[in-house]
Amino acid sequence: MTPRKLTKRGSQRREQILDTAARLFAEQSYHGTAVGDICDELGVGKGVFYWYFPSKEALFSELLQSSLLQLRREQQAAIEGIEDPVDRIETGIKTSIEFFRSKPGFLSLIRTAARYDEFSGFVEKGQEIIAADTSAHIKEGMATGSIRQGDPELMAHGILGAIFHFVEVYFGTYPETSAGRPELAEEAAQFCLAGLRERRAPEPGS
Amino acid sequence: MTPRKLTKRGSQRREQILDTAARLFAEQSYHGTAVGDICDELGVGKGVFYWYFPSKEALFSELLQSSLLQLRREQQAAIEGIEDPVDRIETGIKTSIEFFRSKPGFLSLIRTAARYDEFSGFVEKGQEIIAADTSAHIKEGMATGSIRQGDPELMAHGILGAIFHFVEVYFGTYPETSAGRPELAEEAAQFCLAGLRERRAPEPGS
Amino acid sequence: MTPRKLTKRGSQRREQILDTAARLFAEQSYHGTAVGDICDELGVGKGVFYWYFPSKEALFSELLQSSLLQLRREQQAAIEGIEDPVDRIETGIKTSIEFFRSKPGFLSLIRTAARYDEFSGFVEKGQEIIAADTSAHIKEGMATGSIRQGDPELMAHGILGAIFHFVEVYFGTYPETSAGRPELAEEAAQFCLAGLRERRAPEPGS
Amino acid sequence: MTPRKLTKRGSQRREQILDTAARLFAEQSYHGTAVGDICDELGVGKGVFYWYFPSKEALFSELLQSSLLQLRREQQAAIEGIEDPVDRIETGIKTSIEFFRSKPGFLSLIRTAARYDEFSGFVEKGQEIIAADTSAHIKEGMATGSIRQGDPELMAHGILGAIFHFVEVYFGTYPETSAGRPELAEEAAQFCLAGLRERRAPEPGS
DNA sequence: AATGAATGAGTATTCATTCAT
DNA sequence: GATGAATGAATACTCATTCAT
Repeated sequence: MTPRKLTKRGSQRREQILDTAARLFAEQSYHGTAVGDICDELGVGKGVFYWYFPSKEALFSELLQSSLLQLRREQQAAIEGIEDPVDRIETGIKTSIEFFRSKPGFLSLIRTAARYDEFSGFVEKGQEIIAADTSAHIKEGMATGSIRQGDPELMAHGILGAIFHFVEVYFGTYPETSAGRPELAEEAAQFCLAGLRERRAPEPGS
Repeated sequence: MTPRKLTKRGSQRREQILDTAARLFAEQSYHGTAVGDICDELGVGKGVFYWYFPSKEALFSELLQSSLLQLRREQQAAIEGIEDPVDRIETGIKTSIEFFRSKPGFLSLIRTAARYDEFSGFVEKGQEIIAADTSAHIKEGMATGSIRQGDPELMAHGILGAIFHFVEVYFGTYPETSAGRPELAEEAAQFCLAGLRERRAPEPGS
Repeated sequence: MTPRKLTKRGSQRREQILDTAARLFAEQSYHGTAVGDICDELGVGKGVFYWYFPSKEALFSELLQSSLLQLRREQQAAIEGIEDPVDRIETGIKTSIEFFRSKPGFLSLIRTAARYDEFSGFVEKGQEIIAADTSAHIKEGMATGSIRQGDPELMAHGILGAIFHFVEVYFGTYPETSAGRPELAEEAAQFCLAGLRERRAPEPGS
Repeated sequence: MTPRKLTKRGSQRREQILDTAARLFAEQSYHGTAVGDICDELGVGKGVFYWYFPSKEALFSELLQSSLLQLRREQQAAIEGIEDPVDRIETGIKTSIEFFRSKPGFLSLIRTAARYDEFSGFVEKGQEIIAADTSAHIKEGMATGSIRQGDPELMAHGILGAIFHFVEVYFGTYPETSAGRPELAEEAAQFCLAGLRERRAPEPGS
């Protein structure tokens, strides 16, 4: 993938480019960010970019895939050892929310990617994978009776959609806003697990 | 805003442009669609476009706002006269799903718009409005005890996020796919209203 | 091929571009001539070029193919009605020489094209065609005994090679030089037809 | 010219670069071959190239001139000791053909060079020299009556043009094709010496 | 001798917009 | 109302060359 051998200085440069690009893409979208912008920001010539990445597209793709991977990893680390499937789902939801809170720009990256044919496949696949993880927990919960019957995949996608939207609305694109709403993780989990409706109180006469 | 007075023929042209643009934006995204593409599709010169619209941006904006407006109108028409707030929410959800099923491209339009600074404000505002509608029903439900306590706006956004995502996943970008999953509206409503957890069955012995 | 409808003014512009490009390509080679150079020369913006041609490559290709076609046409017009195959060959040779004399730059165009993979196919095909014309005459001459036995195609290519080289050496790349050597057509024909060797006079004593 | 003193290992490196460059130039033309390509092929950094050659242009120029020189040397070695001028010419032609057969890429190199202003002078000069050699033989032949009267230089250039073209057509750019046409040298010599026309049969009555 | 890193001018092409007719 | 023509700034990417280590 990246056959070039890099010195320590080179690896640092590469990281710098990735970081800067991530920030600019988040702020200005993919097409709104020129390769020249990234280089200007770093105060280097344009050739530098192409020394480390074969194309703008490849850079974006790398950024995107590593983000999706990282999200999944954090989820898996967080739920490790939890037995109850409902608890696993809850923890997964909370982890995702905190993940996006701590990495402003990742959501933006994903949303941006979803808009371009070149990248939407990656996003869909990434979401599919995360949904599949959740879906497995849901199935388990159905089997043990702690989760109501239904299509597990659909439910998993419902959670995914709700979470992404929560994050977008309450954290916004820019860092500052994510500070507010400290309880979001808890509330999001509630919404997904309990839905809207009040639980029927155990009807006395029955 | 639209200062030009148009003849009947002129209005038709205007509609043609809007329709064609909507289709192309949905298929190829905003930046992927050149003004020239729209004109080529209609077999007219570029001057025509600028006769009816001051800019590409203005056209897109008009398209976007009218879509959001239309969605809201259909929702309102559908829930008119329904008394129970939970029923209103359910009907609203189902209407949205069917709306996007019947207008492939609208979701894409909205998602695209959300990516561009120029338009994201409109989208956010539009979503705020729809969420506010839902939120009002939720509040009512909380008051009557049919909906559990919580932040009504957050719940409304959860619904919005889930719906958009369902539509995206199950209807996709292209028309053909929306035929499948005929029960989506019902399932989506279930997810939003009931959440994941099994309702505690009235415990027999108690 | 060129689906665009052009006004009279447009056609003139198109010709201007073709002419200017032909000249610049001849003077500076293909890669040495930037699209911007052509536009600057005409005092127009770069967009103009792309209004009339889809790419630099397409323009060059058109130039090349029309040149080869024109050469062949002039040859055919010149030999029309000539009965003796050797006379036809001789006339063809002379016509070619005068063709290149009157169109400085055409040879350069062809030579340039031959160096680029994108175009060399066209050149080879064009040469094949012209060689095939000549080859037909040669075969006829062999049949009637006026031309010595041998591979007609090889002979035809020998003629082609000699002519191109003569033109290159004696007319050069720039117009001025083609004035000298007014007898070139005659001498070239001699070389091709008679070869080097003196016809052995029937040796008296034998 | 090559001021740097080289160790044995250094000279080998230099040769490696020359060989690789020659191959790549032949395969991809001058502008199509980047300095980086040459270095990549050898698995060395770009600094190496500039350690041995002051510029890409200088390398190409050296390659070109040594090719032309080598061709001339082989010709001279081959004709050494041959008395009859016509025989010398014939041998020269055959030697050239076999030279290009055995060194695929040399023709390509020369043709490429002819297209660039920077190098065309060298090519012309080289051709001039080879033509002058031939021309001397022709003059001698005219004096002894074995070659018909005419402009010796023009005749020499005719031979040169025919040979180059034969080689190009029958050997092509890539090695494999040069195997075919084993008789090319013989046929080419025939064409140049005898031309097309049938020799007048010794007229009986004279 | 050699390497990886950096430079920056140069190239083809696109596209929203304007304008004369 | 409509057309073809024109504009020109912007973009991704290339590559010969230089340089610090």
